[in-house]
Amino acid sequence: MPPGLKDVAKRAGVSIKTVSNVVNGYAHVAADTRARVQGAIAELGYRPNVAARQLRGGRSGVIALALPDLRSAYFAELASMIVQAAEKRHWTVLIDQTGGRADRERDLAGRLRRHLIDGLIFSPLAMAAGEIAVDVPDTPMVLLGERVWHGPADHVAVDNTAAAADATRHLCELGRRRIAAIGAQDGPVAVSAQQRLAGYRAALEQHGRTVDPALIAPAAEFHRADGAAAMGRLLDSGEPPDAVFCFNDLLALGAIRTLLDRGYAVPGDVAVVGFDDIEEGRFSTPTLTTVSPDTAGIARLAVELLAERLDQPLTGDGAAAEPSFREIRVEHRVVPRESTLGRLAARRR
Amino acid sequence: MPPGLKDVAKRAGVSIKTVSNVVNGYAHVAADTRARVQGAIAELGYRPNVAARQLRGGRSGVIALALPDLRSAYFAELASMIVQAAEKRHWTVLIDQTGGRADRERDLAGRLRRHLIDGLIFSPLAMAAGEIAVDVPDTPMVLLGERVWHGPADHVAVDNTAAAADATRHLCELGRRRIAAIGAQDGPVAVSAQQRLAGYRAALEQHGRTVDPALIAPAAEFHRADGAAAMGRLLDSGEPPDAVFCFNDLLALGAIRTLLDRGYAVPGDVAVVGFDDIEEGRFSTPTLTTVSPDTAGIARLAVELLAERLDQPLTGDGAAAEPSFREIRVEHRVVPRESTLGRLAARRR
DNA sequence: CGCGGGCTTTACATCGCTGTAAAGCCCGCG
DNA sequence: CGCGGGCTTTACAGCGATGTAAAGCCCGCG
Repeated sequence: MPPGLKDVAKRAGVSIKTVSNVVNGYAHVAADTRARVQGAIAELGYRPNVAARQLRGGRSGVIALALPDLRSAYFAELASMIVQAAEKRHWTVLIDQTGGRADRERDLAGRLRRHLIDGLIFSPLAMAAGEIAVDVPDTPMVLLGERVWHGPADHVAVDNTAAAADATRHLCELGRRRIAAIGAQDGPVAVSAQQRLAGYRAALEQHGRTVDPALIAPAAEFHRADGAAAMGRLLDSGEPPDAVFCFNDLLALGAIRTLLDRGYAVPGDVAVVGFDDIEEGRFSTPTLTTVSPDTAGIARLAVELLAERLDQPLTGDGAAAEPSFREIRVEHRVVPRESTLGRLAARRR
Repeated sequence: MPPGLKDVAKRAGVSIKTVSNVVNGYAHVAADTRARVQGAIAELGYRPNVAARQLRGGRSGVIALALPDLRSAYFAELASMIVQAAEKRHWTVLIDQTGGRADRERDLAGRLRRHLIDGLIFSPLAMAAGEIAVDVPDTPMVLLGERVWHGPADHVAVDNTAAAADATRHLCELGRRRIAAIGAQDGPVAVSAQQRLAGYRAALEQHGRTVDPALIAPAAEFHRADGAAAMGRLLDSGEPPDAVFCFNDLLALGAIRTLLDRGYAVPGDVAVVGFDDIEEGRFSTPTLTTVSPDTAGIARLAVELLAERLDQPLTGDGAAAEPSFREIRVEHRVVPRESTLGRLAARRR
């Protein structure tokens, strides 16, 4: 049984409250008392009990990060950065994979956040984020991704539409004529996919191209296998494209694999652009041109916003000052690499 | 404020203990009482407070998973599988990145596990695992990786030496003569690297080859960039190898990138084998021959072993029955792909 | 009708910690 | 010497849940 305040108090010959005061940095503690208590703490190796603190009504120092799948490199990188950002505030991050399943997203919500968690950073996929708020109206939440829902949460996201347009424009400017898109998704929840599609459309129209529905390939999920399959379908159905904008890097890498398997040159025959700038794309063959969102910025901002909400005691009252929830856009840029420029051009950089 | 037992009790017209009994499935509760309580629970949306349960001395239902870096695909995949395995037991997994830094590994140990965590699955990198046990002797722990330390913990690992030997043998059997290794590491903590190196050596000697120290390239970390740099050094220094065994897939992918950049054909000029079988290697160009450990098995076994320890009340007494800690080896196999067989051979499969 | 005994239900203390309120202490000033 | 007031320290309650022990209740049997 680990030592508690009581043990420390006995050892130092003071009351438990005094020990508590020392632990929490209360100002009016006599210097010698403080020293004695700290000595006892060190000797016994006392550590505050998180559960008790939490129960008492305070903070647990644990925030949750809910995201669809750690196996996607982008989410892994994002998680990694959020953990780092949280570390600076001495927060521990509880990572939970929702698998994109709505039931799991909801369950997670109810079970943990309610009591154990000070706040939540949530990267929803399947779930209309609104559902989550119903369960736990009091837990501060930051949503990553497009603002699909106007509830009480801050949002941090890249401008998907603009970014997708930039990527598509890059292909246009390279003189590509038949530019395909991989990653279209239906349904009210696939907001990111739809905005990337909208950006793709907008850029094409801006360049005076018509949007050919045959060049828009759906993808059930955003993994390599989906990209590979979608690319296969594009190649099988009529005239092949000479460029593809994939809605994330994994789709792009899968697509490239199919292209090379079938004897197409990348970017000679087909140029490929991805989205996310995962590390893999910097080492793949060819290296992958991609849209690089400021993921570090997303992580930092998400943690900062959460910290602000936690600092505000709580809104509480009723209808008085309705809290304003911010929507923050982070930067993005297109990073040209071999999959659109070819080897020499990319190396020259 | 979320409802507690008290609220449910009032609503159902019973005592809080009865509600508690219903929640915990205590047998001797009258059917109608049970129904009434369950009704109240449903109406109020009651959820047990994890912190209070934990405080009371019970379990929190949270286990920690400590690993070096989520950005490495292997760890991400491992984490993902452990989360899934834990889910079946209704456990929540708190993932913490140690970054391989010993101080962080130790800090994590003290701060959380002591109170909030029922058990720990630990994949140590920098830290001699023994240090961790000093802090928290009571928390059940399962270590992933080679048994570097004979303390109170179960171990689950692949047989690194045998697996590395198999990989090297695969290259020998393809007729390669100058087989290099990338990923050597010094120091008492780099146990995996050393065992993989030992397996490499053993296989070469078994095939009557001499081990050329010039063909053994160290790597500070196991990322793509390290593999790329190490490959560069191998190529720069004298006669290039005609095969490379890399101690993980990321090193291998980095090495391949360097080879292709410099105009070497893979596997034509140099065959490459990795270790881990991350998904990326199934889609890279060329696809990557690799050692595939039974990662799903590792995840499942780790959770099972932890569960067993948690079921045993506690060892407690003293010197009586010294608990036996198991060391479990999971399967592995070499998966030949294009980076050693070339395209046609791989496709034929 | 009384009583033992099983089935249900309940009161209470307790886990570790912290907010509140108040008690002790010490000082200087009138 | 007495008292106000600031600095330190303390007692106590209570966060939510559960183990313990005991109290009710109802039954059948003698």
